[in-house]
Amino acid sequence: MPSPQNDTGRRSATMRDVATVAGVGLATVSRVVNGKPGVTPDLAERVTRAAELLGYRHDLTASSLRRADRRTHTLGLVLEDAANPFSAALHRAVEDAAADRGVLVLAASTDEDPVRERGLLKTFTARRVDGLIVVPTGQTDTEIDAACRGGTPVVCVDRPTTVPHVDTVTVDNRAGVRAAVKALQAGGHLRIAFLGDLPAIWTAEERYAGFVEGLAEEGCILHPSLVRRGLHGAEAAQEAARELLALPEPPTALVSGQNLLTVGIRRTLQELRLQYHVALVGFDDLPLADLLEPGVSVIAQDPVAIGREAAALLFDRLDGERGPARHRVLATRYLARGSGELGAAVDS
Amino acid sequence: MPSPQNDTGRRSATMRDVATVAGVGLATVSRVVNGKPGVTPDLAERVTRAAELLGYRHDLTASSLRRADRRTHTLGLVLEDAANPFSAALHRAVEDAAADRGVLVLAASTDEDPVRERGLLKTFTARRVDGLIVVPTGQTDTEIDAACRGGTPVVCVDRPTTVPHVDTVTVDNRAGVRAAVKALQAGGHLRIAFLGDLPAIWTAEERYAGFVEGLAEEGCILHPSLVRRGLHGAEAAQEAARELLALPEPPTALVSGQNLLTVGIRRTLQELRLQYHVALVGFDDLPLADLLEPGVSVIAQDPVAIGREAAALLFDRLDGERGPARHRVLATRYLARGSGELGAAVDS
DNA sequence: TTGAAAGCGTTACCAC
DNA sequence: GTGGTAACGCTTTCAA
Repeated sequence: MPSPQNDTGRRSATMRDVATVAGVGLATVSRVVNGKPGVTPDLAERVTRAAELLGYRHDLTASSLRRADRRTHTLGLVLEDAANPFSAALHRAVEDAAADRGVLVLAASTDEDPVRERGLLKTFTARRVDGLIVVPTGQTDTEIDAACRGGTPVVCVDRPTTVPHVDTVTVDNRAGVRAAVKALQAGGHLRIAFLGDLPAIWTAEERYAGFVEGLAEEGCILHPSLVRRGLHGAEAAQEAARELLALPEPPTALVSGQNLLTVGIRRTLQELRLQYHVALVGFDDLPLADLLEPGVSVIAQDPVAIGREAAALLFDRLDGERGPARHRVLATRYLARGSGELGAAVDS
Repeated sequence: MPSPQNDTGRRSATMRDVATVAGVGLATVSRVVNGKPGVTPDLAERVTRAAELLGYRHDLTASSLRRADRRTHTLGLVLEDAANPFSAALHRAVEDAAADRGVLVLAASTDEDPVRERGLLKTFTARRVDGLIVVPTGQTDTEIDAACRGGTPVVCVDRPTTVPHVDTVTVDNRAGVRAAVKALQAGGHLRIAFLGDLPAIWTAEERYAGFVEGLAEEGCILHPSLVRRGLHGAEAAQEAARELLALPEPPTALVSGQNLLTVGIRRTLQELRLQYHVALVGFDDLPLADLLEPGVSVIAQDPVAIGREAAALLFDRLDGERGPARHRVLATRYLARGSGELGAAVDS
């Protein structure tokens, strides 16, 4: 007696089975299943009925293997961390753009590990995704190049790549931080600290560069003791902020180079009840940032726009665009919510 | 002159090509590519070299078509909204569990639309995903059933399903809300309002049921005018909260049935400067909720544990488990952060 | 309009 | 060990 259901062992019906039962040719079944015109309603009906009877399920993997365009209607999305709100928003934007074209999204996280990224790029291309949208760690150029040469178009997002002919969508990180630093200086701040992510991450470097530029343009001093780079995750930032604020001459303003770092820094500020006394500006927006008191001022990016643009560039390539690489640079927007507008405390 | 690269038109090398160049049989190439033992080092070397020379890329779609187990090493994840932090955390947990087994995740969002969900389930099974993890809208039981019968194991998450033989991972929503309501009553609250999501969503119903039960167990009155259901999204909740607080006899405590609703409600409270005067408890945690002042007390779920458990159940099925459906019910945890601990204001 | 047959790139089987 | 060959489920071509 066979098991009642969920019987993985039982081979499900194929087109040939349907053809046999319906008493028609295999090609006719294919035509009906794909909704192609030019099949007599009578036959179509018989095919549909037979398919239903047998519980036929179309096999898209076999289909795309044989199809002329070889499209899998699948797209690979390589993120830093799918759980990060920035990544999640980006993912959703890409998914929506893809859904409009009947394309599904394979998403995966690298956690900034080049080894993991290389593996992902390799399996994605082996699965014959139609295209790739990648937030590159920066150490995988040869793999990205290989994908391109193999015929899988790639769009890099959030960070550029040295691989030629690859479209990119980035944000003007420098300009964003520069403007924020100037605003802080206008508020009277002389001792501004910077807390940044791992220097291996391109955006972390750019944001730091923006910080340095911003200070320089106003002829201000860069205090090396007020710079903490190489911080990854909220806890690291929390600790670093504690150290900075315990200095004999602590900073009066803090600039954070990443959303998780901002969270950690703010946590320290509230621990020390300094959230109204030390200014804070973070890069990248956070949900609920506007409801904190004072609100967290941020240099906001638009992950939805980034994702939408990346998908547009990719689909454009899939539609045959052969031109040189296009590099979209999106602007940031400063959201003044209070924490960045705190003046330099004069009281010791 | 052919275009320099990214030439999608140029057919990439196949195993047969590699075999020809290496001067070996097709089967040997397959063995080398799959790392099977029993190939002379010399031949293996020749194959590897030829593959490199031709820029050969293994085609996993063709591979899984021919393979005995027919596995695609792909798993479908149907979420409500990939951008929601709960979904994002769940997604990441599933991704990690899948990655341990060399499985990739196809993720998509339904936005609570049964039509969209049906479409997704259909394409996912057509793509022959090895299994499905679904947050069901609740109107797609026949489609889920079809997937199971077709041999694609399904695990429902966050919400149950009426389909037999489907494993589920849910949370004890009722108990969570019940306990929160009791705590509010212990704090002296007599007028407690409930704001809930669309009644079509199972969790929304359960949480409301928990609210009703909690009130009843203490012999308290359920004020119909203090119940607002069918709210979807932060804006709707924000508006509903405004209305509730404008009542002649406003509530002294608010219970929110969903994370986005909690955000909207809290926004209204801060608009009206009532965040210290009207208690608030939300279902599901929010990033930064602990940094608001007062902190937002929540009935927290553990999306990572839910995702991990769902993946475990699914892979168990893929490993051949044939037993009856298993229904895991995870507990919630109340996180007291302040907003739920505000006493009932005595001043009018 | 319909169907037979070839073939997509791979793995499995069986002789050598 | 190795290689020829059939077959996975489907689309496409071509002749009827």
